[in-house]
Amino acid sequence: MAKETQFVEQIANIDEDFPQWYTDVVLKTKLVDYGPVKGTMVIRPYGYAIWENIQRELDSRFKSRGVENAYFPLLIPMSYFTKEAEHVEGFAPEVAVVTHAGGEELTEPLAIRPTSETIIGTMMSKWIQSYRDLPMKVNQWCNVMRWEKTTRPFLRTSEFLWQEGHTAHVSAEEAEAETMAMLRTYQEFAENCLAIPVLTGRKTEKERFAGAVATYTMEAMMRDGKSLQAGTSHYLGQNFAKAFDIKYLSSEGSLQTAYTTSWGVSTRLIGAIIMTHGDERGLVLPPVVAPVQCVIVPIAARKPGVVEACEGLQAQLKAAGIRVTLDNTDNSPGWKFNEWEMKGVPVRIELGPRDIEAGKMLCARRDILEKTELPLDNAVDGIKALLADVQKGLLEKARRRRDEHIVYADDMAGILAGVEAGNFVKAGWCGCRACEDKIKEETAATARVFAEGESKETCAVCGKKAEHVIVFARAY
RNA sequence: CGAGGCGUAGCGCAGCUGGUAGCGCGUCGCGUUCGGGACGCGAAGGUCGUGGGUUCAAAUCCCGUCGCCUCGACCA
Repeated sequence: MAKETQFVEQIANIDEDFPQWYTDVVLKTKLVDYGPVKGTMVIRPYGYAIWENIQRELDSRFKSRGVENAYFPLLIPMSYFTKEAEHVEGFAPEVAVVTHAGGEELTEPLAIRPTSETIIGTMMSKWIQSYRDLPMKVNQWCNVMRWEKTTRPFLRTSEFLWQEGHTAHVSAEEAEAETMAMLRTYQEFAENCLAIPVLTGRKTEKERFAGAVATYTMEAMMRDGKSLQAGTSHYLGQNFAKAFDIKYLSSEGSLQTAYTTSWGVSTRLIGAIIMTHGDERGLVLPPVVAPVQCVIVPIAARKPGVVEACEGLQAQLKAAGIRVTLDNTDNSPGWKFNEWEMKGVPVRIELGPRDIEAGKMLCARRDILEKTELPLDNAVDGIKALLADVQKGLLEKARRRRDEHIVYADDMAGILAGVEAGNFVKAGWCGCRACEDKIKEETAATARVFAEGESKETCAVCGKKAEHVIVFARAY
């Protein structure tokens, strides 16, 4: 018991010190290490495996929407950025620039991409000649660099991995539809694969992507009530198409300017998983993206037949496509239980002489920490059902918690009290920047997303007629 | 960049009324164990962030400097 307590103390208390808990989980479960350059992280195999699963799930969704993968250069001439005025202004403070190469100062500095609208826009202008070339939909998986002042593993790092999709269309309607379709794809993915419920909708002007006409977001609530922007989809209108000369001949033979979109999610999603599902024992991973879905822990491994039974079970589960690990190490079972729980493995099977004799296996769920006995002779179906149950349970639990933490407010005091209690606060807003700024100043909460389809009489700040209802929250 | 805090073994920490470095966990070896971090014995591992000063003597006192963390500011 003393040991048990000690283990818990290794990871900070989740309720008392959430930031420290998060850092502990990320480092001690071997997801990442800090990199040598401030704000960078080394993603370890266990952490990267989550990313690979995210990639697999997203790629299949992109492909079904006609999006193809491609790759564009890391270095972008600085002059490309200056072509779209708002874009360069928005990104300039956080762009890292290469000034020297080959032992000489470069005639033109090169930006390390913070995002690739400029280079992809340049290429699209060459690739697109005719309306027959549209729509064009490309995506790239890559790293980007943004020199942020403060950083936190996964949530905000100087360098991070992401996917950025870029599309070009013949009309505003089609581009807007694409923007919304990708937002819905992200939402479906977040809920079904990551078990993270999200609020989706438009961002305010203040929070809009530099150079976009409109930015749409999905916002997820972390366990401490703060919001995390988990993905964005931008409608770029003709802003980039004009700046980069993306033109095509229409079916009527006239030269037209295309409409473009861009959308992306990043390794920040891994941070979202940790902060949404994690508990005092460490990680809790949704089965769809868990590197290890099921771990088999042999009990009394020296007794005859135990190792063989475990290996047989492993082979059976593996053949059924379940990501299964057999923990053959000579640690004690209790040690293994804690270790794999900390690492968030959704289902653990304990298999010992008693179970083998009875033709059963003891299965422990990570999400609700309950053990159930299942028959060994139908292990695949039993485990698959259990995994599906965990996946479903995680989403429901997260959704319940989030819904319980959405409140309404009519004035500044209400917003302040709401966000301090760890809530998303819905409040009326007149639409002016001054009121939005004032809320941030006095409550540290920002406008996360428009609450579509809801209405309020008055603005919570100035008392004038409310044009919109906004979800306010403190954010990562 | 502002305000606080912290740098001592891989990790977490103690030592700070100056006297030449210790604990827990982890690691390695041997043995006994194995249904919730099991136990015994043995071993390896540290120029105390760094530079200077005071002193016979500095992890400890003084000054500088670097790095990290939290909260602000900043953040498609």
